[in-house]
Amino acid sequence: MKMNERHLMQLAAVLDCGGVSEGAALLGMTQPAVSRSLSMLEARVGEPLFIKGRRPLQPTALGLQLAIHGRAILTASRRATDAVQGHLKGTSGVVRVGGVPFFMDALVSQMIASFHQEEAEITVNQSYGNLPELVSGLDAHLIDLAIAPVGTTHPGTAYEFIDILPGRNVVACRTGHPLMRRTRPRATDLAAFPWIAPLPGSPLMTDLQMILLSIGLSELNIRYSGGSLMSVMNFLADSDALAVLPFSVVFALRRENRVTMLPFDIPQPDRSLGVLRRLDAPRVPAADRFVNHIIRVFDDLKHTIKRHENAVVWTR
Amino acid sequence: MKMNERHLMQLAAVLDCGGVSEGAALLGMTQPAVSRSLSMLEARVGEPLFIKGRRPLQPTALGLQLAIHGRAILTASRRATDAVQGHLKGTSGVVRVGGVPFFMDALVSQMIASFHQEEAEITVNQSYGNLPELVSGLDAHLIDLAIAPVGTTHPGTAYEFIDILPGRNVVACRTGHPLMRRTRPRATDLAAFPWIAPLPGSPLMTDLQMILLSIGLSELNIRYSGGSLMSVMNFLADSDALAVLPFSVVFALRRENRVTMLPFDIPQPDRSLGVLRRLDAPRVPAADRFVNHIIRVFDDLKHTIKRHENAVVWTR
DNA sequence: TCATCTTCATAGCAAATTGCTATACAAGCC
DNA sequence: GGCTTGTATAGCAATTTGCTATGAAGATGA
Repeated sequence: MKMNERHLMQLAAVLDCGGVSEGAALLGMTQPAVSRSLSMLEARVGEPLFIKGRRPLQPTALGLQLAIHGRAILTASRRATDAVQGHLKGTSGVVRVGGVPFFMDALVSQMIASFHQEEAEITVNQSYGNLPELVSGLDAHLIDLAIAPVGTTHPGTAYEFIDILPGRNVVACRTGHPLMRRTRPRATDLAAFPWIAPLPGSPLMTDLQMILLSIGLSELNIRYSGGSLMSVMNFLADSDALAVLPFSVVFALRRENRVTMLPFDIPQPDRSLGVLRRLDAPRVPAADRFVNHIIRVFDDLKHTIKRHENAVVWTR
Repeated sequence: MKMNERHLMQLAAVLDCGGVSEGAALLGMTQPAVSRSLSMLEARVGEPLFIKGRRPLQPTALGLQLAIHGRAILTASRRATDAVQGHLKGTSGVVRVGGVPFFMDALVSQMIASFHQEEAEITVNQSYGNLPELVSGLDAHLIDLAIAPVGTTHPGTAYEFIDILPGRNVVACRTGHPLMRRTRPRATDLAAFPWIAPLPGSPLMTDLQMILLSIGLSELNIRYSGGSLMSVMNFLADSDALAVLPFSVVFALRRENRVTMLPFDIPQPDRSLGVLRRLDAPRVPAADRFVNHIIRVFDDLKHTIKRHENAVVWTR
């Protein structure tokens, strides 16, 4: 007893409007077309859907029941068109964004929040990973975009990379750390304190190796590893340990006044944080909007950083 | 951006089955038919719904979204066919039954409960009324059937009346009523006690008039009126008042052992309780099933009453 | 790396459906 | 009864649907 979904919708429209002509008008059709649809539906069902010979058109129990389902179809259809409209305009949909953990936690999560203020209809799905995982996530279309530091090993021409922040690491420590009393701490001073290792696979790990090399040490006194940014921050704030962190991450967390950075120059990675996308990925306007938002906010961040540094220089 | 609901359903089926061929099979169609539907949908939307050149067919974000709505349509459609199947078999649907208050409360409500044990899918909508209201309810198709006592004034040939229980009234009183001590109370005895008047419009009201006439009294000492059966029972049980009630109602309530009937003969109405339906009403199989159930249970009730009376005769 | 297999896309055709206009019909209303 | 309103039917053109046959392209395995 499979019946035509279009007919069910028309039935619902007719019952909602209280007449064949009105229902037809609602659907942008003519009365005879709808009338015939109803006849066909009745013929298929084999039972009357309307009580014959009654002017304010009156449905039978079955007609009423079927109209319920017709209404469901009607609303689903309307929602589908809404979804397409929203998708085309980018005002609704889902954005799946992957990123390296520390940046996601310190910066992007807040940006997602501010994005949601503007675009309440868009759902953002966040996931974590380092560059290789993110790239394969893009390849498998598991994520729409990745926010990651990308350096000399650009993943390839199949990808678009939008640079949003030059890589810049600092040695972070708690506010009031013993080394902060010195105007210029030396390499040997740094080696005297315990260190926090970055997450395995993180580019910060190679950065840390480079730092070791540059200050002529074979190994550091690693006392903590594997923590998320929040864990690292907690550890850092409650100990004299040191950690290599992106400058922007430390900057973003300056309000909390728990960690700061040592005035110690370390070799900088040839890397930039940016948005990575597959060029051949299907267009997701919601993702476009999200990327635009991210770029805009990062741009603001750059200016804030600049103003902040100028201010610091002046007050020195 | 109105799109074809059938296409949306096919999209949903394809994504659920993980392939065009499988989805087509699920819908009982061929692969090319579905394939073309998807192409047409894509063309209408203007955006890809699938990621090209990828063998385990992978939908885009938009494809996924639209499939959700397609699924909704699919389930609504399935439910519609279920509704028709259920309607035809009478195993689902709604039965709207109207009836005179006392019978509904004392007998039919229990029967509806037992009916629901057998036919869990059928919803029963109960309403109250006396014969004129019930008939106009049938005329306006507000109820599918009426359970009411019908006498000489049969409503007409447009209706079907199924007799289920001959009318038989008794004078009811509480158990332990003073009059129960007498083997044969007399009319003047009855007049000495307060009476409960039936609901206005109830056939019991005319019955009461007839009783008055037969015992040669001009009026009774009416002390309570307008109550539902439960109220009447409560009043009856807690007072020495008398009431005219259908025998079957008193019989049905014998378990509670709160009221009984006086061994006093009263004129019986030329009336029968039965099921009244419009002949031209649309067929509602669920209602048929309900009526069958009612008839069956009332038949059982008749036999029970007979056995009970025989037993009473024996033990006397 | 090539042959093979599976799965999707396209072409072409017959049949069904859809939508329209014009018109007949039926129920309510004076 | 006659009028008004709203529904059903007829007939026709255009579109859509579904099919079979076949081509194309990613996946698979030696």
